Formats: sequence, structure tokens, C-alpha cells
Amino acid sequence: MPELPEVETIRRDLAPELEGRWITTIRVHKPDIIIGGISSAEFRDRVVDQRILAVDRRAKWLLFRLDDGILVTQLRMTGRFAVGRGHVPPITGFRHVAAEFDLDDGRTLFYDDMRRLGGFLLLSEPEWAREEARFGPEPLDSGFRASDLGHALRHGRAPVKNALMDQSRVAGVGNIYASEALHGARIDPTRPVTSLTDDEIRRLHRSLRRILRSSLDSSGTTFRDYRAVNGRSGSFQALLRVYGREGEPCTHCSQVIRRIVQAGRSTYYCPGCQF
DNA sequence: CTTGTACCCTGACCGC
DNA sequence: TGCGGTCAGGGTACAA
Repeated sequence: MPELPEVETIRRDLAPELEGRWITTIRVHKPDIIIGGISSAEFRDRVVDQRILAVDRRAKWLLFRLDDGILVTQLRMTGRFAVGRGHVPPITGFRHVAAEFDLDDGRTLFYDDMRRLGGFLLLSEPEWAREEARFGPEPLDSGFRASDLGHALRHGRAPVKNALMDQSRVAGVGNIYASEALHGARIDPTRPVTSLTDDEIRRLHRSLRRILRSSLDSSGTTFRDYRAVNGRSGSFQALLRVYGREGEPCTHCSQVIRRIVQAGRSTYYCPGCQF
């Protein structure tokens, strides 16, 4: 699934298209994308004829704030959106349309999800507040200081790479940006969180925020499946320093980049400058 | 409490 | 060309 910069890119694409629009009809083609224990019929009843007041983001989740309740979506690995007219998506490549939302201006919001790991959750305000409380701080918030990162990370025994991806510690960081941020901070991804010095936390804080902001400026990383709205690609993949570069020389010290597996996921790092 | 593992699902890719 | 194995940026339930 897209990480923070990708979901934020999608939010920025969707917000001007959707805010203020009413949802007039819904067609759910793949009922298993409606999650949270309600049927697609109930989902339809509760969403139709509601207005989309705002499109927000928290961590890697996208929020459609409705008149009554919040429509939450998790794109996971392969969820995508497109906005078009008629009943045909405006771009090719939407071969797994799971749901369509007709809008009052005659356009349609398409949700496509090849692997169907993503989904929609319809929550009341208190239900959302409870979900939201499980997330750690947003790393791009202006108030997010190095000391906040230290507080979030330096407890327990997890390797720092795993801790960075733990949404209850810091929100929105996934596999790509965890590797990239650690390389930028020159920290070995296997280091136990409690071993990190104040200086390393400051470097990681700076590196993480710089990389997330820079990726946002590039509309995210289209490494494999991710697309912004209507098939638009990101371009941050050209600026990745270690992710997906196993066997290539490090841009910083020219040692060969390695891939290891942590918690079942690939971690890329440079043994020359990360220790 | 914390941490690790299996699993949801489809398609792309690699080696034989 | 076909086939089987492996992998994919996530999150959750469950076990240890």
C-alpha cells in the first residue's frame, strides 16, 4: 500500500474533486472490500445521499468526512482511485473495479483493487476517535520534534527498522521510507531502538522528515503498483538511495547495497555508511 | 506488555 | 511456451 506521501498525494488529488459533492448511488462489485462487519446493503443505505464535507488523511488511511459519519479507506497494497464520467473509468488499467460512487454532478468515483486487501470502513465519530487513538504522531506535523521521535522509538526491544514501521509509534511510515530514512541518518536498521543516541535520533528525525517531504513533492514513489488519482505516477523512485537497489553501489560511500529480511519484509541498507 | 508469524489476494517475474 | 516458486510498498488476529 501507499505510505504517507502516496496517501497524502491521493488526498490532494481527490479533495478538490469530491469536497461538497453528494454521493447519489453506490455500486459494490466486490463485497469483501466493505469491512467492519456491515453488509454492502447497509453500507449503501448509510452512505447514499450524504455529502462529502472533507477528504482528510491520518497515517496511511484516507477519510471521507460525511454529513453523518466517516468513510475510512485503507488502500493497502493495490487500492487506486479514479474520477470520471459515465460508467467507464477515465483511464485504462482499472481491471479490478471493486466499487463505484456516483456523484451529484454526474461524475463517478471508481475504486480499483487488484488484490482486494484494501477496503472501506464506515465509522461514527466516537468509533473513529477510538481507531485514531491507536496511531502515533504524524511525522510531518510542524510540532513533531526530535524529542517526540525519541519518545516514540526508544522503548522495547524492536530493531529500529521495525519500530519505524509500527503505526502506534510513528504514523504513516512503511517499508520504503523506513529503509530510506535510516540510510539518510546512517543508522543500521537492525539496531535495537534503545541503543540509539540523542544525536542519532536527531539525524533520523531530520532524515525522515526530509525524505517524506521530498517524496510528497514528487507525488510519491511509483515502484510497482502505486498510482495517484487517474493513473498518475509518482517520481520519487528516481531519488531512492537504497530501496530496491540491492547490489548497486551506495551513492554516498560506493559500498554495495544489501537486502536483508526483517519481520518478513525486505530491508535495504548500505553496510558502509550505516552502523 | 511486546514481538513474531500466518494470512488475506492477484499478478509479475525468474529459472528451469 | 509452460510451470512452479517467490515476491510485492499493509494491517490484523493470534500465538509465544
